[in-house]
Amino acid sequence: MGRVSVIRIENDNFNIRQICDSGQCFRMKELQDGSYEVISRDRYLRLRQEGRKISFYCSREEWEEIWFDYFDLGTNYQAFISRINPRDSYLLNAAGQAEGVRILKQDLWEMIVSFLISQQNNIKRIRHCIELLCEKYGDPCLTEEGVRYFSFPGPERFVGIPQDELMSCNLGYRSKYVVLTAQAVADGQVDLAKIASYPHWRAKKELLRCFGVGEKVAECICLFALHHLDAFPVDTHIRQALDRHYKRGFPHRRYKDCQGVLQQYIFYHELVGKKDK
DNA sequence: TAACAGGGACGTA
DNA sequence: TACGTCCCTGTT
Repeated sequence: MGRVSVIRIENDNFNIRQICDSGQCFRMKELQDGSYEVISRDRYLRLRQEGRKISFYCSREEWEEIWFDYFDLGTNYQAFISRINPRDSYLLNAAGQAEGVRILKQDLWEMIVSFLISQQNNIKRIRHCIELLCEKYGDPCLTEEGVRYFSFPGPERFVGIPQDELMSCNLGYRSKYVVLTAQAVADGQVDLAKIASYPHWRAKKELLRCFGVGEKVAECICLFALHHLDAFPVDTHIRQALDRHYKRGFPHRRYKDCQGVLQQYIFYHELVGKKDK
Protein backbone atom coordinates (compact mmCIF):
# COMPACT_ATOMS: atom_id res chain seq x y z
CA MET A 1 0.00 0.00 0.00
CA GLY A 2 1.60 3.24 -1.13
CA ARG A 3 1.55 6.18 1.23
CA VAL A 4 -0.78 8.89 0.05
CA SER A 5 0.62 12.37 0.27
CA VAL A 6 -1.75 15.26 0.64
CA ILE A 7 -1.49 18.85 -0.50
CA ARG A 8 -3.66 21.19 1.52
CA ILE A 9 -4.59 24.70 0.46
CA GLU A 10 -7.14 27.34 1.34
CA ASN A 11 -8.97 29.38 -1.25
CA ASP A 12 -12.16 31.44 -1.13
CA ASN A 13 -12.79 31.14 -4.84
CA PHE A 14 -12.63 27.39 -5.15
CA ASN A 15 -15.68 25.20 -4.87
CA ILE A 16 -15.21 21.76 -6.33
CA ARG A 17 -18.93 21.08 -6.48
CA GLN A 18 -19.52 24.27 -8.42
CA ILE A 19 -16.60 23.55 -10.73
CA CYS A 20 -17.97 20.07 -11.34
CA ASP A 21 -21.46 21.38 -12.05
CA SER A 22 -20.27 24.23 -14.25
CA GLY A 23 -20.12 21.89 -17.22
CA GLN A 24 -16.61 22.56 -18.43
CA CYS A 25 -15.21 19.22 -17.32
CA PHE A 26 -16.89 15.91 -18.04
CA ARG A 27 -14.52 13.59 -16.20
CA MET A 28 -15.04 14.98 -12.74
CA LYS A 29 -17.52 13.50 -10.32
CA GLU A 30 -18.50 13.25 -6.70
CA LEU A 31 -17.80 9.92 -5.03
CA GLN A 32 -19.84 8.13 -2.39
CA ASP A 33 -17.84 9.60 0.49
CA GLY A 34 -18.29 13.18 -0.69
CA SER A 35 -14.80 13.51 -2.15
CA TYR A 36 -14.30 14.14 -5.86
CA GLU A 37 -12.27 12.49 -8.57
CA VAL A 38 -10.82 14.12 -11.63
CA ILE A 39 -9.31 12.43 -14.65
CA SER A 40 -7.28 14.35 -17.20
CA ARG A 41 -5.48 12.55 -20.03
CA ASP A 42 -4.00 9.59 -18.14
CA ARG A 43 -3.83 11.28 -14.73
CA TYR A 44 -6.10 10.67 -11.80
CA LEU A 45 -6.72 12.91 -8.81
CA ARG A 46 -8.94 12.67 -5.78
CA LEU A 47 -9.72 15.72 -3.71
CA ARG A 48 -11.90 16.75 -0.84
CA GLN A 49 -13.21 20.11 0.26
CA GLU A 50 -14.47 21.40 3.59
CA GLY A 51 -15.31 25.06 3.51
CA ARG A 52 -12.38 26.98 2.16
CA LYS A 53 -9.98 24.11 2.86
CA ILE A 54 -9.16 21.76 0.03
CA SER A 55 -7.11 18.58 0.19
CA PHE A 56 -5.54 17.19 -2.96
CA TYR A 57 -4.42 13.57 -2.67
CA CYS A 58 -1.32 13.58 -4.82
CA SER A 59 2.43 13.94 -4.57
CA ARG A 60 4.20 17.28 -4.44
CA GLU A 61 5.56 16.58 -7.92
CA GLU A 62 2.12 15.92 -9.45
CA TRP A 63 0.82 18.99 -7.72
CA GLU A 64 3.46 21.22 -9.15
CA GLU A 65 3.53 19.64 -12.60
CA ILE A 66 -0.16 19.20 -13.19
CA TRP A 67 -2.87 20.06 -10.74
CA PHE A 68 -1.81 23.53 -9.62
CA ASP A 69 -2.08 24.72 -13.21
CA TYR A 70 -5.07 22.54 -14.00
CA PHE A 71 -7.11 24.37 -11.35
CA ASP A 72 -5.56 27.71 -12.28
CA LEU A 73 -4.52 28.30 -8.70
CA GLY A 74 -2.08 31.04 -9.60
CA THR A 75 -4.99 33.32 -10.53
CA ASN A 76 -6.98 35.45 -8.13
CA TYR A 77 -10.62 35.13 -9.15
CA GLN A 78 -11.82 37.67 -6.63
CA ALA A 79 -10.08 40.25 -8.80
CA PHE A 80 -12.45 39.37 -11.65
CA ILE A 81 -15.46 39.69 -9.42
CA SER A 82 -14.22 43.07 -8.22
CA ARG A 83 -14.36 44.35 -11.77
CA ILE A 84 -18.11 43.84 -12.02
CA ASN A 85 -20.09 47.02 -12.41
CA PRO A 86 -21.65 47.70 -8.97
CA ARG A 87 -24.86 48.74 -10.74
CA ASP A 88 -25.11 45.42 -12.56
CA SER A 89 -27.14 43.55 -9.99
CA TYR A 90 -27.72 40.60 -12.30
CA LEU A 91 -24.02 39.91 -12.80
CA LEU A 92 -23.22 40.58 -9.15
CA ASN A 93 -25.84 38.07 -8.15
CA ALA A 94 -24.61 35.51 -10.68
CA ALA A 95 -21.01 35.89 -9.52
CA GLY A 96 -22.12 35.69 -5.92
CA GLN A 97 -23.74 32.32 -6.54
CA ALA A 98 -20.85 31.05 -8.61
CA GLU A 99 -17.89 32.51 -6.77
CA GLY A 100 -16.25 29.10 -6.42
CA VAL A 101 -16.24 28.47 -10.18
CA ARG A 102 -12.86 28.61 -11.90
CA ILE A 103 -11.75 28.19 -15.50
CA LEU A 104 -9.79 24.96 -15.68
CA LYS A 105 -6.76 24.44 -17.91
CA GLN A 106 -7.67 21.18 -19.57
CA ASP A 107 -6.15 19.08 -22.30
CA LEU A 108 -6.69 20.47 -25.79
CA TRP A 109 -7.53 17.23 -27.55
CA GLU A 110 -9.84 16.20 -24.73
CA MET A 111 -11.74 19.46 -24.99
CA ILE A 112 -12.03 19.23 -28.77
CA VAL A 113 -13.66 15.82 -28.48
CA SER A 114 -15.78 16.76 -25.48
CA PHE A 115 -17.28 19.81 -27.11
CA LEU A 116 -17.76 18.10 -30.46
CA ILE A 117 -19.93 15.67 -28.50
CA SER A 118 -21.63 18.46 -26.55
CA GLN A 119 -23.64 19.84 -29.42
CA GLN A 120 -27.39 19.22 -29.24
CA ASN A 121 -26.69 17.23 -26.11
CA ASN A 122 -26.96 17.58 -22.34
CA ILE A 123 -24.29 17.34 -19.68
CA LYS A 124 -25.42 14.02 -18.31
CA ARG A 125 -25.32 12.38 -21.69
CA ILE A 126 -22.02 14.00 -22.63
CA ARG A 127 -20.50 12.46 -19.50
CA HIS A 128 -21.83 9.07 -20.45
CA CYS A 129 -20.58 9.32 -24.04
CA ILE A 130 -17.08 10.20 -22.86
CA GLU A 131 -17.10 7.41 -20.32
CA LEU A 132 -17.96 4.92 -23.05
CA LEU A 133 -15.31 6.42 -25.33
CA CYS A 134 -12.61 6.08 -22.68
CA GLU A 135 -13.64 2.55 -21.75
CA LYS A 136 -13.50 1.41 -25.33
CA TYR A 137 -10.52 3.34 -26.68
CA GLY A 138 -8.54 4.51 -23.64
CA ASP A 139 -5.96 2.57 -21.63
CA PRO A 140 -6.89 0.87 -18.38
CA CYS A 141 -5.02 2.47 -15.50
CA LEU A 142 -4.61 1.84 -11.80
CA THR A 143 -3.86 4.32 -9.02
CA GLU A 144 -1.60 3.50 -6.10
CA GLU A 145 -4.68 3.05 -3.96
CA GLY A 146 -6.09 0.55 -6.41
CA VAL A 147 -8.69 2.68 -8.19
CA ARG A 148 -9.32 1.59 -11.75
CA TYR A 149 -9.95 4.12 -14.48
CA PHE A 150 -9.40 4.69 -18.19
CA SER A 151 -7.21 7.28 -19.84
CA PHE A 152 -8.61 9.58 -22.51
CA PRO A 153 -7.84 8.10 -25.94
CA GLY A 154 -5.52 10.12 -28.15
CA PRO A 155 -6.39 11.02 -31.74
CA GLU A 156 -4.30 8.14 -33.09
CA ARG A 157 -6.77 5.68 -31.57
CA PHE A 158 -9.47 6.74 -33.99
CA VAL A 159 -7.42 6.60 -37.16
CA GLY A 160 -8.64 4.07 -39.66
CA ILE A 161 -11.96 3.28 -38.04
CA PRO A 162 -15.26 3.74 -39.92
CA GLN A 163 -16.83 7.17 -39.49
CA ASP A 164 -19.86 5.74 -37.76
CA GLU A 165 -18.03 3.43 -35.37
CA LEU A 166 -18.40 5.78 -32.42
CA MET A 167 -22.14 5.44 -32.62
CA SER A 168 -21.47 2.44 -30.40
CA CYS A 169 -20.48 5.00 -27.76
CA ASN A 170 -23.78 6.84 -28.26
CA LEU A 171 -22.19 9.72 -30.17
CA GLY A 172 -24.88 9.56 -32.84
CA TYR A 173 -24.23 11.81 -35.83
CA ARG A 174 -21.28 13.33 -33.94
CA SER A 175 -19.29 10.14 -34.49
CA LYS A 176 -18.17 11.41 -37.88
CA TYR A 177 -17.00 14.69 -36.37
CA VAL A 178 -14.70 12.99 -33.87
CA VAL A 179 -13.30 10.47 -36.34
CA LEU A 180 -12.57 13.03 -39.06
CA THR A 181 -11.06 15.51 -36.63
CA ALA A 182 -8.92 12.79 -35.07
CA GLN A 183 -7.59 11.91 -38.51
CA ALA A 184 -6.87 15.55 -39.31
CA VAL A 185 -4.88 15.83 -36.08
CA ALA A 186 -3.10 12.51 -36.57
CA ASP A 187 -1.89 13.31 -40.06
CA GLY A 188 -0.83 16.82 -39.18
CA GLN A 189 -3.49 18.82 -41.02
CA VAL A 190 -4.42 20.23 -37.65
CA ASP A 191 -1.46 20.98 -35.38
CA LEU A 192 -2.46 21.03 -31.73
CA ALA A 193 0.90 22.33 -30.51
CA LYS A 194 0.67 25.29 -32.86
CA ILE A 195 -2.92 25.99 -31.90
CA ALA A 196 -1.86 26.02 -28.26
CA SER A 197 0.75 28.66 -29.04
CA TYR A 198 -1.56 30.96 -30.99
CA PRO A 199 -3.45 33.99 -29.68
CA HIS A 200 -7.19 33.60 -29.27
CA TRP A 201 -8.36 34.78 -32.68
CA ARG A 202 -5.91 32.59 -34.55
CA ALA A 203 -6.47 29.50 -32.41
CA LYS A 204 -10.18 29.88 -32.99
CA LYS A 205 -9.68 30.23 -36.73
CA GLU A 206 -7.67 27.01 -36.81
CA LEU A 207 -10.18 25.14 -34.66
CA LEU A 208 -12.99 26.16 -36.99
CA ARG A 209 -11.25 24.15 -39.72
CA CYS A 210 -12.11 20.95 -37.85
CA PHE A 211 -15.20 19.26 -39.19
CA GLY A 212 -17.95 19.64 -36.63
CA VAL A 213 -16.42 22.61 -34.84
CA GLY A 214 -18.51 25.75 -35.12
CA GLU A 215 -18.41 29.13 -33.43
CA LYS A 216 -19.69 28.04 -30.02
CA VAL A 217 -17.61 24.88 -29.77
CA ALA A 218 -14.46 26.72 -30.84
CA GLU A 219 -14.99 29.28 -28.10
CA CYS A 220 -15.48 26.56 -25.50
CA ILE A 221 -12.23 24.94 -26.53
CA CYS A 222 -10.41 28.27 -26.43
CA LEU A 223 -11.71 28.93 -22.94
CA PHE A 224 -11.46 25.54 -21.26
CA ALA A 225 -8.28 24.22 -22.85
CA LEU A 226 -6.29 27.23 -24.04
CA HIS A 227 -7.35 29.49 -21.20
CA HIS A 228 -8.16 32.41 -23.43
CA LEU A 229 -10.22 34.27 -20.86
CA ASP A 230 -11.61 36.59 -23.52
CA ALA A 231 -13.39 33.67 -25.17
CA PHE A 232 -17.15 33.97 -24.72
CA PRO A 233 -19.14 30.92 -25.81
CA VAL A 234 -22.76 31.75 -26.50
CA ASP A 235 -25.15 28.83 -26.26
CA THR A 236 -28.91 28.89 -25.98
CA HIS A 237 -28.86 29.56 -22.24
CA ILE A 238 -26.35 32.39 -22.44
CA ARG A 239 -28.28 33.75 -25.43
CA GLN A 240 -31.46 33.91 -23.37
CA ALA A 241 -29.70 35.51 -20.42
CA LEU A 242 -28.10 38.13 -22.67
CA ASP A 243 -31.42 38.89 -24.33
CA ARG A 244 -33.06 39.37 -20.96
CA HIS A 245 -30.38 41.27 -19.09
CA TYR A 246 -28.17 42.90 -21.73
CA LYS A 247 -30.50 44.25 -24.38
CA ARG A 248 -27.76 46.61 -25.54
CA GLY A 249 -25.27 43.74 -25.70
CA PHE A 250 -22.82 42.40 -23.16
CA PRO A 251 -20.23 45.02 -22.11
CA HIS A 252 -17.22 43.22 -23.59
CA ARG A 253 -15.13 46.38 -23.55
CA ARG A 254 -15.50 46.87 -19.84
CA TYR A 255 -14.64 43.27 -19.07
CA LYS A 256 -11.76 42.95 -21.49
CA ASP A 257 -9.82 39.70 -21.05
CA CYS A 258 -12.12 38.18 -18.42
CA GLN A 259 -15.39 37.78 -20.31
CA GLY A 260 -14.98 34.03 -20.24
CA VAL A 261 -14.91 33.97 -16.46
CA LEU A 262 -18.04 36.08 -16.25
CA GLN A 263 -19.68 33.93 -18.90
CA GLN A 264 -19.11 30.93 -16.66
CA TYR A 265 -20.64 32.74 -13.69
CA ILE A 266 -23.69 33.53 -15.78
CA PHE A 267 -23.87 30.01 -17.11
CA TYR A 268 -23.63 28.47 -13.67
CA HIS A 269 -26.21 30.88 -12.33
CA GLU A 270 -28.65 30.13 -15.13
CA LEU A 271 -28.29 26.36 -15.01
CA VAL A 272 -27.45 25.49 -11.45
CA GLY A 273 -27.66 28.49 -9.16
CA LYS A 274 -31.31 29.18 -9.77
CA LYS A 275 -32.33 25.67 -8.83
CA ASP A 276 -30.87 25.99 -5.34
CA LYS A 277 -33.36 28.61 -4.41
C1' DT B 1 -46.98 5.12 -26.44
C1' DA B 2 -45.41 8.87 -28.68
C1' DA B 3 -43.43 13.04 -29.01
C1' DC B 4 -39.92 16.16 -27.51
C1' DA B 5 -35.86 18.66 -26.46
C1' DG B 6 -31.19 18.80 -24.99
C1' DG B 7 -24.89 23.96 -23.92
C1' DG B 8 -24.97 23.01 -32.68
C1' DA B 9 -23.13 22.47 -37.12
C1' DC B 10 -23.49 21.28 -41.94
C1' DG B 11 -25.39 21.46 -46.45
C1' DT B 12 -28.40 23.44 -49.52
C1' DA B 13 -31.13 27.10 -51.14
C1' DT C 1 -29.52 34.46 -43.75
C1' DA C 2 -32.71 30.72 -43.10
C1' DC C 3 -34.11 26.18 -42.50
C1' DG C 4 -34.20 21.10 -42.55
C1' DT C 5 -31.43 17.39 -41.03
C1' DC C 6 -28.20 14.70 -38.40
C1' DC C 7 -28.55 10.46 -33.75
C1' DC C 8 -29.40 9.24 -29.14
C1' DT C 9 -31.92 9.01 -24.77
C1' DG C 10 -34.09 10.68 -20.53
C1' DT C 11 -38.27 13.06 -19.69
C1' DT C 12 -43.08 14.27 -20.23
